[in-house]
Amino acid sequence: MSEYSERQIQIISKAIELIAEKSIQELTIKNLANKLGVTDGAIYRHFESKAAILLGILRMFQKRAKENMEKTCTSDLPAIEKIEYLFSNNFKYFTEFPSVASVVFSESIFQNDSLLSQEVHQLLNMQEKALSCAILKGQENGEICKQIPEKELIRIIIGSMRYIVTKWRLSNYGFDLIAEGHLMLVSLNKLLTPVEP
Amino acid sequence: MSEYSERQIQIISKAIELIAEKSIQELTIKNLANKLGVTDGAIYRHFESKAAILLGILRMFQKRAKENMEKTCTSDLPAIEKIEYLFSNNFKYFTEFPSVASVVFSESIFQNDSLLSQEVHQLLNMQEKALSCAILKGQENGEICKQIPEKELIRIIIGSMRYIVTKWRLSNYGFDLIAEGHLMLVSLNKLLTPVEP
Amino acid sequence: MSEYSERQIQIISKAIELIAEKSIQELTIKNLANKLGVTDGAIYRHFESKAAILLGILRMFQKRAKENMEKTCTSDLPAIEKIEYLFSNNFKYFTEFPSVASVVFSESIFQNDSLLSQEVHQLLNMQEKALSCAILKGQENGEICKQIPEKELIRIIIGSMRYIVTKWRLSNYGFDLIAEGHLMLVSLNKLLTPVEP
Amino acid sequence: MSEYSERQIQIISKAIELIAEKSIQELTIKNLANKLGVTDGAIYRHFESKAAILLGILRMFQKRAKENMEKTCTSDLPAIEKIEYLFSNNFKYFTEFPSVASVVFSESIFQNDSLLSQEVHQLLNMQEKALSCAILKGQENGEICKQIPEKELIRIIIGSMRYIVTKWRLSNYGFDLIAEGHLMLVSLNKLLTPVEP
DNA sequence: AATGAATGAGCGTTCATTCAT
DNA sequence: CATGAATGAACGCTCATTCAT
Repeated sequence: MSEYSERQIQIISKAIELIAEKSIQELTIKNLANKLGVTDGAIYRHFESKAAILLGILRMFQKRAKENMEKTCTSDLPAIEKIEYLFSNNFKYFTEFPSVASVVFSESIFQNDSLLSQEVHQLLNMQEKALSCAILKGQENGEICKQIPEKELIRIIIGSMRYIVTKWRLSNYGFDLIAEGHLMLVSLNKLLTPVEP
Repeated sequence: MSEYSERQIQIISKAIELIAEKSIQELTIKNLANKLGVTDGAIYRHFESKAAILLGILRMFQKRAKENMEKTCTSDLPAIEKIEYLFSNNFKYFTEFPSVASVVFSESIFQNDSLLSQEVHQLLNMQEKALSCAILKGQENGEICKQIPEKELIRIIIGSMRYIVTKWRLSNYGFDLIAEGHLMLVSLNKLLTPVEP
Repeated sequence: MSEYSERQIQIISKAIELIAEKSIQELTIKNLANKLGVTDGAIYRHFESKAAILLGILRMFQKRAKENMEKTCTSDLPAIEKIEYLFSNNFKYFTEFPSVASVVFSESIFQNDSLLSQEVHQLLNMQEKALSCAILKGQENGEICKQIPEKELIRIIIGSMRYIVTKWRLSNYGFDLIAEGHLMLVSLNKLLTPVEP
Repeated sequence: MSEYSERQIQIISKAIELIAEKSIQELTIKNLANKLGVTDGAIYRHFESKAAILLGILRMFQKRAKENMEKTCTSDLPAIEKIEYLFSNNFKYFTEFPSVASVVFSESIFQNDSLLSQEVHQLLNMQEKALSCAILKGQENGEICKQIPEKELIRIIIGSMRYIVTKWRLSNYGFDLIAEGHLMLVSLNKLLTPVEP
């Protein structure tokens, strides 16, 4: 749908860099223009507002996440592996672009902008839906225990995954997100696997 | 320790109200002063900076959370109930003062203020420690399964709890946090209880 | 004339201390009240404005300077010694209360307050008059050369003295004002003494 | 080196005007913006802070003073004339832009800003150095008496010159600075010339 | 005599945005 | 397509001063 021009993608990339280097509060039009080597006004040739740039970051992540979800969901992998893929992909992305995590986790900052907060919302919903599809199938074929309602399982899994990212961000990216995420999934796996009688 | 005067508590309360009604971005000194029916400067008789007010909100929650944790940890309740108490109390508090959740979950906004972010950090650590004490005892006397390392269990539980609060906030407080939180804990309980052979 | 109560003198003293420790910009009513161990409002029992306090500092110095001038001028000392006394006394005072020098040399800060700037003006005039009396007598009885008009001599002497104080202040009171001042006077003395044919 | 754009020079000029008309305390960003016919923020396109504007005033004077000093010092003029040039130039500049004198003599106001106070400091040092070079040569070839150490001579001359400027400022520019300055130098000249035996 | 609360005017500064060139 | 100048609204904060208690 909403395609971005080359220049727009450059701007989004620099915005991501800027947030990564400093913080999301440092993402001002002026700082961004400096980083791009142009003046403030120039940016408005390509984006109609600052919010549109943030939206761009969100949408780029969203696009990738969507592709990943679709590929994973339509695959024939066992449920557990699907779940693993669903998150490991995000962890990889966040490790490469930590600031994207800042943006994706910035619900509180976007509260004022309905478009942005809606987008974050949607992202979460997509994730829940993808997870749901994996869990339901897993429960059907006995890979995942049935005693816990699917809705709760989703919350447990996403909650755990998000919390790892939060801790990682608060630790200033001080540990290996991919590795710790994997460990977490292994543990979750143990909990979710039905007990052999 | 750091006691607050009556007026300071009034200001903190109004700040909480203001955040609840609008958003944390609306918490400006001017808005707060208006809400209090005074002029900007008057606030600075009682707090030396805006950050100090935010800190006040945090500390009020912290104080209550600490008391709750201590009471719960030193009790003789079964581990599962301890965990339940640990969180149900927060859910009650958030339900009463939803904006406190906004502040407590505002890590990203505080990134710039070391004192504030440190305080949020500390809050999380306290919570982890309290949970840890409950889990370890629970694992000792067989209430909680030992196959998952305690560290992972903590992440799963806190992550799940935080995610419920996040969803609740994003839904504009559209569901009963206490009830849903309870359900979540019941599910977690099932997962954590060791399987009878 | 304008007598100061004991409490007023206390306040003036603390104001002097405050300026000495920090700078004249740090002399705010709040800071001063803190130093006195009272609240802001209390100060207004004793002074009707902040300017009145500054005026107090000026007047205290003025009073002492006046006494010194009168004593010196009416004495029978040789002109050169009179000049020496005129300034060495100030140097001693400044060494004891460096911040008084800050205030006495704050013409630029007082520009807005006519009463204060007038007071500084008057101080300078008094000094010129005292010096004038010494010089004229000195020229009469051949102690001081007559080839330079008295007015110029005054400017040279006061200018030199003031410049030493300025350098002393800019050096953060890094040298012995009394000693350097004395040396300066010795040199001036050499210049002013008429040449023996 | 640090060049100023045309607009920056306009702003500096208006700042100088503003100080001249009112006082240095009236130099606020708002007042300056009004005088320029723009809004506050516009100024920050051209200067990053108010201090930078003050620095601009200082540097403009400094630049001119430096050129004057260099030209004078490297010339073959007799020492006395060198000294005359050194100061008459400043007197001319101050007469044209009286407020520059306000700024150059504002050590006390700049006490808080290390960059500014350092700049004023440096200005004084430059002046002393230039004077020193003239005096030393003058003493060598017998133009200036040797009985007074160079350091004291510097203090006497600069002190006298500064005092004239101070009196001129306090008199609200009520006399001809250039003429009085010249007279002063003539008198100093008489004092400094060695006596023919 | 002092407190504690508040006022009101002001200050330097930031920032998303607009627009003529 | 970009620049450079400007806007306007906001923001956190300071400070001399007032006044009821």
